[in-house]
Amino acid sequence: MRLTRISEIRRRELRRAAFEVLQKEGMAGATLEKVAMHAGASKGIVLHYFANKQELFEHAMREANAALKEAVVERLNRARTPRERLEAIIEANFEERFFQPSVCHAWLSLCAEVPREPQLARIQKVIHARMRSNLLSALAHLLPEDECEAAALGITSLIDGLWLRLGLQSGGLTREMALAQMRDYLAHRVPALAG
Amino acid sequence: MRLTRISEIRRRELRRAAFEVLQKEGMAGATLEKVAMHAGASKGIVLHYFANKQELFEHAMREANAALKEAVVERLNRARTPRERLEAIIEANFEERFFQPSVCHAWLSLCAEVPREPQLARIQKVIHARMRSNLLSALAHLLPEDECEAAALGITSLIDGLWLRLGLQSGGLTREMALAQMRDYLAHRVPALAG
DNA sequence: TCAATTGTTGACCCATGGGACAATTTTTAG
DNA sequence: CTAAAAATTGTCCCATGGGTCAACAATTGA
Repeated sequence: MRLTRISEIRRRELRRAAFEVLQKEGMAGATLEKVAMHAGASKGIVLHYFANKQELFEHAMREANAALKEAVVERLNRARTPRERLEAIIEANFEERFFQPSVCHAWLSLCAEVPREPQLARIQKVIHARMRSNLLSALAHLLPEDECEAAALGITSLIDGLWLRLGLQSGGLTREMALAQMRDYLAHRVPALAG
Repeated sequence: MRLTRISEIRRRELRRAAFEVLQKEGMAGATLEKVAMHAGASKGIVLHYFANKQELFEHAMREANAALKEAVVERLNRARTPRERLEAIIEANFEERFFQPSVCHAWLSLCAEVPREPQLARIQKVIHARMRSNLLSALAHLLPEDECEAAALGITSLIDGLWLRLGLQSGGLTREMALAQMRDYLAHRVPALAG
């Protein structure tokens, strides 16, 4: 029946604990002991389920990314028009549960490791590729073909920039301001949406 | 005469070494010994000139920021029109010597520490405030007053997003692509520049 | 029921790195 | 020229944290 059920539960708990500790402590401060304690377990158990620290945080990043992906998919499923698909992608990225300073801190810490951790780099690439593909499929119906790539890069970069700014807590950026900024961009860059 | 001349020279060497080590090793990997070695000195000397690791990297961030600021100022001094001022700000941020993956790595590592290092947070705030002020002073002549803030936030966020993307080396972003993206934004967002 | 598997713990090891410090050399100023 | 100040080094200390391991507990399935 349930193969390794406890094992899967434990692994999920630890991935989540890892991500949560990351939010407050950063990569260097996120020690195995803190993660274990945060999950209500002992340090030994962490290394029982994950080969090493890198692997643990790799899975933490995977899970956080999966949650974002699900949010996008769910909204995309409800979207009917290209315009709604575009809105779905953007609004998912700014959902309240994700667009939080502490969550951004964790992402920032992970991104900072990307240059030295090929596994994290791979995940990051997948994230960007999916975002690009989602955007292009919506933009294809709203813009001339030769403008889609530029607009897609503009949208992702803007999202990333706003996330970064939230993580740095510079200028008191709020969710509403970020969404307004995205709408401002679309209104000017994708004329088919205006009006 | 020269008060503590050697001291200033040494401090600059160490700040630069710190930033360079940061590019390759990240914050955790950038040990005092590596920084010292990179500067051709001993570990002891680092702690002779800087109270501790945080202070060293705080000064490294200050210096990197000062270089960027100088580049902006120099270009701004040559700019005659608001349009040229806008271009000056943007082009300085994408100068070849700055817009390098390794440089972005170092910035990313510093940004990731911002939430836990008030000193770094202060520097970051100054950077953003200066950028905003520079942009607003140029945009004031190109846009209706009630649109300036939005455009300024859009431009900085876009710049940050493109920098982040360069640091993550996702999608093979080049300097030219980044500049094209900025021009694309301005062309659509600031009609006074079109044509 | 009972072996085998799986989960869990805490103790231990050890490399690392930040930081203190005393000792030594070099520079500066009177 | 010389004493004070500054620069520099290498050594030492110690906390930390990643990772190993042996022992123990629980679960499972036959």
